[in-house]
Amino acid sequence: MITLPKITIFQGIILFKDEKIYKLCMKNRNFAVLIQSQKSMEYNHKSLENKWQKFWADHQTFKVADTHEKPKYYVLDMFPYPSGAGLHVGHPLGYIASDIFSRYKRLKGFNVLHPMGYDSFGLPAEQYAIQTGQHPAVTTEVNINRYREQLDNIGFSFDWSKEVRTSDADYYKWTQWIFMQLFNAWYNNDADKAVPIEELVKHFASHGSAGIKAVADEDIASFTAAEWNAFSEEEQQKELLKYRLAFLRESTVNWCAALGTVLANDEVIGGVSERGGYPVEQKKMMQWSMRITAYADRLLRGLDTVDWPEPLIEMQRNWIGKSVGASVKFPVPQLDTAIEVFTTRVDTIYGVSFVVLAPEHELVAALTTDAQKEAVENYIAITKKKSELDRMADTKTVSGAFTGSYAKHPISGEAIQIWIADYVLASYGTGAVMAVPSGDQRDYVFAKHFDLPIIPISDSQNIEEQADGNKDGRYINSDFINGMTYKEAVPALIERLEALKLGKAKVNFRMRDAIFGRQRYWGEPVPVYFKNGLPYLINEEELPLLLPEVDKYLPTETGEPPLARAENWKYQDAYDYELSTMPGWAGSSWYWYRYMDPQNQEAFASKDAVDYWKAVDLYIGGSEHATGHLLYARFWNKFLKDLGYVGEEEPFKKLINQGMIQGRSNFVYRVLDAEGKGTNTFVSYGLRNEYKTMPLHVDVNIVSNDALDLAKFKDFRPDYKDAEFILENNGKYICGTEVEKMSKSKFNVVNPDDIIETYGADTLRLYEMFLGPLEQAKPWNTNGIEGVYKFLKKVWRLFHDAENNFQVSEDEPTKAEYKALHKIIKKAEEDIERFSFNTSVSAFMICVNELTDLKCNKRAILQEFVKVLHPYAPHITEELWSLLGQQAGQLSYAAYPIFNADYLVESEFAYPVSFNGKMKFNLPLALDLDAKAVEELVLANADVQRILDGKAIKKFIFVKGKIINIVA
RNA sequence: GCCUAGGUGGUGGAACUGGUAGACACGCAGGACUUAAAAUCCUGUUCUUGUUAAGAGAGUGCGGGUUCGAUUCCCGCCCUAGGUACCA
Repeated sequence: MITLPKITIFQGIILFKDEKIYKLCMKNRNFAVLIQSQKSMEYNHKSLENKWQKFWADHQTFKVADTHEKPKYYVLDMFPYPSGAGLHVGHPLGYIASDIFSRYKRLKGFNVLHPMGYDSFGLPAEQYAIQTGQHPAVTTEVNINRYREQLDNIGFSFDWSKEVRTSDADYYKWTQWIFMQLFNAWYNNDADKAVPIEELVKHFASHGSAGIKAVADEDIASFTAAEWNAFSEEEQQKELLKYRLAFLRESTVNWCAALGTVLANDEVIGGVSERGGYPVEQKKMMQWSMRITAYADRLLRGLDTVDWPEPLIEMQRNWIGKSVGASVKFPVPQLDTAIEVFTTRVDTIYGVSFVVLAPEHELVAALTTDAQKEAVENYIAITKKKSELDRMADTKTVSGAFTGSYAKHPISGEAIQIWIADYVLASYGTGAVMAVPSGDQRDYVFAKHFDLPIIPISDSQNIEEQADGNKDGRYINSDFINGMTYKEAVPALIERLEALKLGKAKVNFRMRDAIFGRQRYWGEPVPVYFKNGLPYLINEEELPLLLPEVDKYLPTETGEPPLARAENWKYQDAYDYELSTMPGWAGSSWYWYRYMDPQNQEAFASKDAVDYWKAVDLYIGGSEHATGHLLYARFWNKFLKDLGYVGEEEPFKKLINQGMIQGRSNFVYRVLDAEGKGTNTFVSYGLRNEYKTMPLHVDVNIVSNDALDLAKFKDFRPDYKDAEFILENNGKYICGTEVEKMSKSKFNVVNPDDIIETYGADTLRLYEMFLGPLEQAKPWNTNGIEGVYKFLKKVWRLFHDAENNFQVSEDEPTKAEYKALHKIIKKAEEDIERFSFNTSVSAFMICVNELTDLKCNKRAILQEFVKVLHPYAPHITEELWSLLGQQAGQLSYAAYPIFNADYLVESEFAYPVSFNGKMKFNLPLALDLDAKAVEELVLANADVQRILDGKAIKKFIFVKGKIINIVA
């Protein structure tokens, strides 16, 4: 601890008594900062921001009113998962944007709902619990408190009385309740919506299975009413399970026997588990699933009605992957069955030279001949070790095995070889494809590799080098469709296949039903128990089904999920509960409704609240959720609408994707000695090629503008204590950089707290917006933050004299001053409406530079300017607003200034420029002339005549009626 | 592999619908004020060439194309990021 030597501060200037003290100050930067804050009488962000954050909290400034007088506006953020690393600078990017928009909408007179909460169930807390034995609820609580503190420091206008946490029993009670509704519903294709299962039961009892058009499992039975009524309870339940929207189905998972658990693809790296490096294999398991495919078409159609970024819509479209084609059966007489395939190119059916099954296909074992048994089994064993992602990514290696069996071509009856190969995925379509090497490149490569026939089927095909799938020619080698075009052939073939009962037109979706069960602890328990091996819902009054206590958060020795460890955990002390929990997306698939009415004990939200707030008007979040959360949420919303609980078909009207903020890692270069061992000398980036070096991550927090703080570096790690440096010519140590994901291990996590400490929340808010377009992914750097901080100081000085006394003039503003003001009103409003916050911040800077140049301190200007800036920098503007004598804390609800175009009219005529024999003219901005008038003006201009020099004008080119080009 | 997006000075980025590329800001260089530092202010700053200057040439990942005119539109390629179904 250094004692502060006596210094004198005079008009903000520190007077040092002697050189010794000055040198001491310069040596120790913290000390210098201390002095700086002492003398900084001008813009003191710290006290000012504390003051207003406290004021807003004390006065509940942002508690949303129950008034229905104002129009409503619902601004939603994707709520965070409270991770142990705390909030990093990437999180607030979207929150700042939504806060700016919320504050803007309040100024515009809207009743704004802007809530925040936590998606607090998740894997990391469970991993941490496994390592430390701490209950995930405890660590989650700690993390949430830290998040809250960090969020509060940024000055958001959240209504915290609306907070939700998905891991609260009060909340997940309703997640479980929605699961029950899904279990109790089926999808009626006639009504094109979900309806209660009782209606199906009634229908079965009176009419049997006839006349039911449902989205259901493939293997549903046909029965009469009498048969249904004769079914045992068990048989009935088994049949109903095939219809329910939440149902049990066998699906493939990454099974790690050593860990006794299922792993996410993410947790599997190169065929082994990320933790421990144990082998992982594909295994089938009975799992809860959600029949999201029932909604495939509606999810697709809904995309036409929402105001979302086009790329995101495209991603969802492709994910759903609707394709129109045909299903075709290739009979396998020896097994008295058929291989069903889906194809979008039924017209190529005469080009089929073999059939390929996924290695997991159920018929593989039966089809494999004794001669081929070893080859097939080996192949299957290899495939089991590959994840689906690996299989899709690797298209270079051609692999497969012949089963030894043949199928019959459905029309020609020819014998066709049956192969297995891992390029066919069990989860897509029927898990089998008809291979047409002449028309499909993957089939072509496969046929070449295994020397299978390649049959040309069109007179326009060129298959010398590769497959040719064009649809332009007429068919050859194709029996009765020879000579036909594509358009003629498809219906003719479908008709023939239908007649043979070996095929039909079919729509297929790429999207699969969503697996809903997780073999984890830290999630919502599924409110189901088992009786005679069949699932039943618990009583609704018994909700919530609480997550039981367990001794360890690991699977049992027998590979059962952690919930199996709970003691005496039985329904009515008799029946086993479901042991898997719900996936992360369950809680986030409906949370925006809970915000409307978070305390409600009778319903997930009151009808009144749902009717008033309706859909989310603006939703801001990352595009990484494009095909996960955003699809599941739409699915649950549609389901809730079908049952009449909510009114909107689409939950999120407008959506903005904020880009991910990546880490910008810094490196130092350790010089290596002759043996390649690390020395204690570090060479600067620019000189590193003169030495043998090893790059090492260095904490970005001790680097500024890529220059390393040498003193802090020595303290960074004990072994750097005696580090020596080879510096650049300017005496600095410059670090290398790389863009990587933000992570603790790369020392590139930047925490907003430090920035707020040094520069304040308003600077952070402005800077995050200034960094670049909201939607663009970008690496974090603080290189430009000084400029934003300077801007705020300039704003402060507009209102203060040299002695830092508040002072504004009551005089009437000049024309130039009004012009500066109205320019920013117009620009800021335009930018905010199109979410171009970065250009807006630049415009604010230009405006303040103009006002400073004009030495403008007129109240009439500044009071309006404060309102326009307020959404971006709420603290400083609240302070200035109250200094202006306005009611404290009411700036958020003041009326947004109205732009007046009169102030922007320019009088001077623009100048002509000559270049490359062409001319360009800038005409007055707000002149609003039509093309003809502009033409006359231009021709009357002496400069134009001079440049034309007697030449005739060939063409006028008008752009926005403002700028033209003349071709002479 | 497939789907989606991006690539512009030393750096972040601007250019909104095809119309003066580099606004605004950082950094850097020089200057003013100061015994000095900080703060503040002023000037310059795409690159190459040119003694300064005037000027000339090149230039928005690479190669082509459309157009009077292309960072913007089209075709092909390279690189980077996100997603790819149990991370959230």
